[in-house]
Amino acid sequence: MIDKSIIHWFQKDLRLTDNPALYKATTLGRVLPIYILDDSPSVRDKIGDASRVWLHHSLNSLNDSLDQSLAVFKGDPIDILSSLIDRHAITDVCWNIQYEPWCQKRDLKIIKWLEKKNIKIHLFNSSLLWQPDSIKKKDGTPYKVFTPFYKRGCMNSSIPEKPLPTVNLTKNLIKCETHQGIESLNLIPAPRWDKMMMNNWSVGEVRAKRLLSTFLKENICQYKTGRDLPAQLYTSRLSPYIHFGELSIRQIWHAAQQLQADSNTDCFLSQLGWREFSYNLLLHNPDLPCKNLKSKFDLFPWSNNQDHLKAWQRGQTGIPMVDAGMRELWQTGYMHNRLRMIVGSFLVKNLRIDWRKGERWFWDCLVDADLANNSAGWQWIAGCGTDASPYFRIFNPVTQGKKFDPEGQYVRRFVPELKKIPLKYLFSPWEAPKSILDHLGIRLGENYPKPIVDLKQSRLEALEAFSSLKQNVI
DNA sequence: TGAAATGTTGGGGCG
DNA sequence: ACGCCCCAACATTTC
Repeated sequence: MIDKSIIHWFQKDLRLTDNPALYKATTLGRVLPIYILDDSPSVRDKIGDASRVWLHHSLNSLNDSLDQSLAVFKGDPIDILSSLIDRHAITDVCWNIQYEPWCQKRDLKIIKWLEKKNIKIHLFNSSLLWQPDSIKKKDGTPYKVFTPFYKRGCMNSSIPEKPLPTVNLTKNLIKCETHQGIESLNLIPAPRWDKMMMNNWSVGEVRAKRLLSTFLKENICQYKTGRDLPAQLYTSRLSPYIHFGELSIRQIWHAAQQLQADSNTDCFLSQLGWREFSYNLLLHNPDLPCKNLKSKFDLFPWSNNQDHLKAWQRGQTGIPMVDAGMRELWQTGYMHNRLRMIVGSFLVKNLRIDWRKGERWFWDCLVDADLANNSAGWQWIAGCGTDASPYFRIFNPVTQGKKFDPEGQYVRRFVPELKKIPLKYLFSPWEAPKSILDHLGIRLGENYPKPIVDLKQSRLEALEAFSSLKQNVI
């Protein structure tokens, strides 16, 4: 029955290697590969601006490896599937499951509808190492703390499945003449701020594989301590590839497993565990992106200072370490993990701005914006998540800079205004003697901002606000 | 996957 | 030789 016509619906699995749904499709017949951009305004299906740029390039790259046969559409999936099924006499539809709550809801509807039309459906988990509902405590409830989740839950569970081979589709592709083309998705912004950003990246499955192998060969050996140094390249920077599925999480897991097991490898693997944990949290708490997991934070007296929010977003807070992180985000669509914690702590604690405003900004600016990771990360840093950093764990961006950017390379790269200032004052230029600043032509408040808040004062105010919260609840 | 305040200890300078 | 002070270095507690 090689003449059957099968749809593979690409979602966040933009790859040909280890793609279970696509693999299944090729075993069933000829394959019509499609992608649907659903821009309708329900919950959170509208992806952020930076991610849209990435998606554009990723789809192009996928289309190239599909011999220009990727059929691309915009609109309601049911309408689109419906007309494709009729036009091409489709018998089966395959896709890999996404675990975002709005996707799950959407899929239920689509599955019901396909079943009614007598279309066979083939669904696979390929975005998580473990089936998310399989990791439970002994009493059957989901884990709320990372360490036992990972150590007991994941590590005692079955070994993640081995990656599947790359599919060979060249002779089995169905060309669809009616699709709209990638350009029609309008993923590229005007004006073209995306070009600068994308200079930092090379998108696509082939390049992703190369990056993975370089990372495993050269950088993972210093991962455990190196990953905290934002000036160095010891992190994998694979997050956007993972998000869009240009690499499968199993490929990464098994490739890393093949290395000699040591504390660096273990530390890297446990980061993949954090991702699993975030998805589990999201699955069991569909409100994770918008609701405090600890509800006593619902009464927290957040600040509405728009000037502060704007200064944070633009990297103009006058705190060099914070500004460096925010500018890295703005310029590259990415931020080193250490900085995500530092700027998050600063927004939520020193500025006392609602973590959801930070989450929104990251969502728009990150090329790796991922609903589960982003929401879980913000709840963690804000202290309102289940397994959260306590609210009183307030990062001091000066101390953090001295510790993790000891030579100042990272701050100097993104805050060139302070390029020449001695290391001693790089992280706190307001403490520099006037003579030094004068000599270097640095005029605080003119060509680099004065700090928008006093670190010590705002820290105390944050602690104060937090303790008032405790009293309110009791 | 903090930081600051507070407590403790031990060595050296010095009367 | 001794007690005293100072303070760095480290440990513990608190937010």
